Amino acid sequence: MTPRAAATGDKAARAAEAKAAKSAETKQKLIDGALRTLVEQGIAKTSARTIAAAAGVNQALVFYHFGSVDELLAAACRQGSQERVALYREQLDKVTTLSELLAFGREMHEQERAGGHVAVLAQLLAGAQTHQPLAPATAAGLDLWIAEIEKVLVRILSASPLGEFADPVGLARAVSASFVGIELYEGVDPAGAERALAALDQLSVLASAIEDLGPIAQRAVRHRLRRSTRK
Amino acid sequence: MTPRAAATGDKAARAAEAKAAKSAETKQKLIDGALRTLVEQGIAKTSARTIAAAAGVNQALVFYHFGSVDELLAAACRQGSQERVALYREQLDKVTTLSELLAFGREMHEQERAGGHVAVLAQLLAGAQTHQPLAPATAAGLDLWIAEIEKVLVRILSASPLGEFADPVGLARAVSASFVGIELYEGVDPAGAERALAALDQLSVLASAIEDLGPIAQRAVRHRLRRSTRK
DNA sequence: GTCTATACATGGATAGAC
DNA sequence: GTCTATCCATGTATAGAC
Repeated sequence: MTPRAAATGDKAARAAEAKAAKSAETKQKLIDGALRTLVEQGIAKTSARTIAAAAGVNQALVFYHFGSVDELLAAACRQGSQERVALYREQLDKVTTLSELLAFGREMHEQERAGGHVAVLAQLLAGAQTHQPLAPATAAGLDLWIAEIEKVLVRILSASPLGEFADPVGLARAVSASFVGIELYEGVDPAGAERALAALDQLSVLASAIEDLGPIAQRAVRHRLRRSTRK
Repeated sequence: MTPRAAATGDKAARAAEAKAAKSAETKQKLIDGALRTLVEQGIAKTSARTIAAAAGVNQALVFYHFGSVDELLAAACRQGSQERVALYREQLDKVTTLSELLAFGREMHEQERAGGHVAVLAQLLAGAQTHQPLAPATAAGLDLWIAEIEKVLVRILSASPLGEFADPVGLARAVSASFVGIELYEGVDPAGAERALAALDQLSVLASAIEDLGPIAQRAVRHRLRRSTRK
């Protein structure tokens, strides 16, 4: 009960409040339904009808509350991404080395995959390619992930000999997009995707080896890099 | 005209032959139409009707020639991937260094992107996630790309100090899937994708620097790598 | 705020004429 | 082989009852 309704004791105010609560509840059901439908049926079969069925509400409510299916999907994408990213933010803030990041990234990927959350972004990305209205919301959802990864990369790379040659802004985008791609690949060839992830794991060993190189070897690498980028 | 028809001079045989040619032509129109529809309208709007419209033939012919929309899409995926990969095979066979591969990969990506060919795989991958019948054909299409990239990686890595720590089979899969992911990202944020690709370009400089390291520094890196992988 | 009913478009698939 | 016609399911969107 809001202070206003309590203070006035106004019956009409309390009723309005109850309605607002009900409305928020239905909206939430629809958002959850939209997320579940995207994961379970894919963008191709995601419609007002299938979402409403998953949400357990009437199909007409999609249009009443969100105006269109697209806007419901946009809202779902926003909320879904925000929730997921918030879950990992704290842990990500503690990551300090490249190999830690890669290990954590793999764990995170596994969890998201299991929960079907990467799939939401993948399906929306596929849909947005040819359906402009979905693009801004999808980009925004992906950007939440990118921003987190970027923060970590900036922190890590500035302390590494690779720092002056790598662009954390671009790499964060490359990594995020790649994870979506690998998720999609996983859907058609799980064994192949497993092998791909294992190969990346192995590469991380290489990266951390460079990080831990002795000062002389590091200088050699750094020198070599400067020479190649200058020309 | 087949030898048989020519030899017999049989009118019925010639007629049958003409029909077969017409059939093949229509099938081809449908396959081309399917590819164009996937690119221009996405998996969500790809249907027997939209494909037939793009192909300029009647909608019922999808079912007559392919049995179902899924099977038409599978055929289109197969043929499309084969054609595209064949286009690059010769050039890929000439690639001998990691930086050459990365430069070529970027060029190839640009071309495929412009022609909308990566988009076909991306849309089918998205569709296959929740629609099993599409999965085998999609995986097969992607595998054609993977196989080419794998061949090149094997060749390159065996001649590099990284060779004994990197898995070309897994990396080929990771790279292929990542390209699809970046393609999808490009659809919702072209500037971000451009930045991502630029960052990867920069990383390639790093890789080639390691390849060109002097013998002493290389030994240090190699030694360091052995130590990290052993534990 | 929510539901039922309803309109109208699009999609999958088949039968039968040509 | 191809086309027209057709059936029926699904999808978007709105109007009006409760």
